[in-house]
Amino acid sequence: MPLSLYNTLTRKKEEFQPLHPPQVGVYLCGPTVYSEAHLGNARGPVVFDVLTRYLRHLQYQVRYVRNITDVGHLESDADTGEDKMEKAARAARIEPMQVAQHFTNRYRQHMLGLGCLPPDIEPQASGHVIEQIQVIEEIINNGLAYEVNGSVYFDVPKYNEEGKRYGKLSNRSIEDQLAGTRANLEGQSEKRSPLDFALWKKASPEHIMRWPSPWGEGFPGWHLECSAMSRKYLGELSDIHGGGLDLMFPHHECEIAQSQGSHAHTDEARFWVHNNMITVNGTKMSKSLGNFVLLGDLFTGPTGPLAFGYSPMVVRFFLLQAHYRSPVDVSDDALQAARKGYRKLMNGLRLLDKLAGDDSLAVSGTAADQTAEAAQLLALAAKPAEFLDDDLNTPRALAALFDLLKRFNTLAANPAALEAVGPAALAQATATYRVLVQDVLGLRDEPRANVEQLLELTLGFYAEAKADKAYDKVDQIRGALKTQGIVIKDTKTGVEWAYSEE
RNA sequence: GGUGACGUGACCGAGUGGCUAGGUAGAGGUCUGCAAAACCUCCUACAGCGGUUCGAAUCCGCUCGUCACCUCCA
Repeated sequence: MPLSLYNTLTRKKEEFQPLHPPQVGVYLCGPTVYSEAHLGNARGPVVFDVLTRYLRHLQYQVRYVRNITDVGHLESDADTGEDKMEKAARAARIEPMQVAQHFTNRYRQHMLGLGCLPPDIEPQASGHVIEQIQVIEEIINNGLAYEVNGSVYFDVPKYNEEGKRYGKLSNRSIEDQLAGTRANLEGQSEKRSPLDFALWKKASPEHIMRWPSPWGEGFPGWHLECSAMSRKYLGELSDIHGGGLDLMFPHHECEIAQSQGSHAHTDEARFWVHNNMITVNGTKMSKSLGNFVLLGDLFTGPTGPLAFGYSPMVVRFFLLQAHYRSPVDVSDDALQAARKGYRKLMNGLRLLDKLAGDDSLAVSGTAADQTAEAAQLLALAAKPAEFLDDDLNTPRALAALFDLLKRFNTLAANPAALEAVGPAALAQATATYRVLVQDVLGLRDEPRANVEQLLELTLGFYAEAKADKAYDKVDQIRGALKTQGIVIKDTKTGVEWAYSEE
């Protein structure tokens, strides 16, 4: 069964076929780096990490682009609004780009911790102002944008008159939009229609983040960078474009309009994929509501609604236990349950070595592989991928992995059943489990043991053996530690250890 | 006001016309020096009220409740 994904553009699940197989271009709207990332900011990257990992698993050649938005963005849609990055920079008395770099570094650290592979390209908006200006010029040339007083706006009504449909992604009619618009919003006087959106904004004299353009000094509009960078790195039409549900309107709607209105004349991406929100007590986690849980705080805890800290892998597992299109509510109860589930899955990973590493299996040959037991095991092992094919249903995939794990545990405790399955089927099933858990879902083991404490424990046994003059045991411990690069030192004050300097 | 979701067992969370999702918690059991893990068994729910149907948690209608987007937001 081929992979299918829910396409917001068509409002249904569609079979995924790349435009230019085996290449697949994926774009994910990345963070605006003016503050610390919170849990809500992590869901998209985790979901799209699994998606790109799975696409690679399916032998596609993926180019995954996740941008960094570092050109500010105003606090409100008004000329008087403050630039987020400038505001943060002023507060810390540093350069705006220092703010951007700082939070970019933090973001990368956190995403790596959460097991998200670095994107193939991580373009910064500030490095693509030229490309953005080019898109604006194309849109102006096509008669779909107009300049007013050093700013350029996209002409939404005109766009629709030409048979396009602004609102097709979020399923809105511009009539409804106009009816629902609050009249006389400050700073909108330059716009011909309240629906129009800025492609370029003139910088006020005190505005620090500014670039030269054909329309004077200013900065690019809030939706433009993704259109420009997606096009630059993934072509005029990419395969998949993703982001949070809250980006669907207006951000992605505007992106589509920009791409259609430019010389690309496309919807920018064939599949528009949106992940749902993370909630706290049923309410969306967001910066403006203040109910957010910063990732750094989440890992150490306690913070906000959470009484404890949770490791990055537990958080990842927790996120994957819900389907990406459903909202997921964060709580101590839910995270603690996730922690146990995650550890169970990890214990399964360690069990695989035991199952597959059993030499007695190798001699039993492949004849037994045709047994019903083998077929049953392989059927269990085939399930998780089937669920991933169905719109990346990670909770069902995990459920199927737990079913498979249960079977492994039974086999491990039952040599006769293990024999009946045979080594070939076993090897295939264990490899499937390992690949799906580690490579596709990206769940890796997080060692919990404290190495120094284990070492102290060992030194205790060493001291005991020494006291008993059990020198064979003493030598054994010394030898074993030496292979780990650790040497034991008997000093007058007691037993100590040091790193071997050899 | 417009648009779109959602309401599942103690908790989280899948499913979406007939077939026990899964995880966590709880009860009993097997195993076990103790314990843990594992395995087996049990607890088996779909907001309410109507309707369609041989059959509905799943489709339709109404009611109640919750949320999201329409302003920066993942």
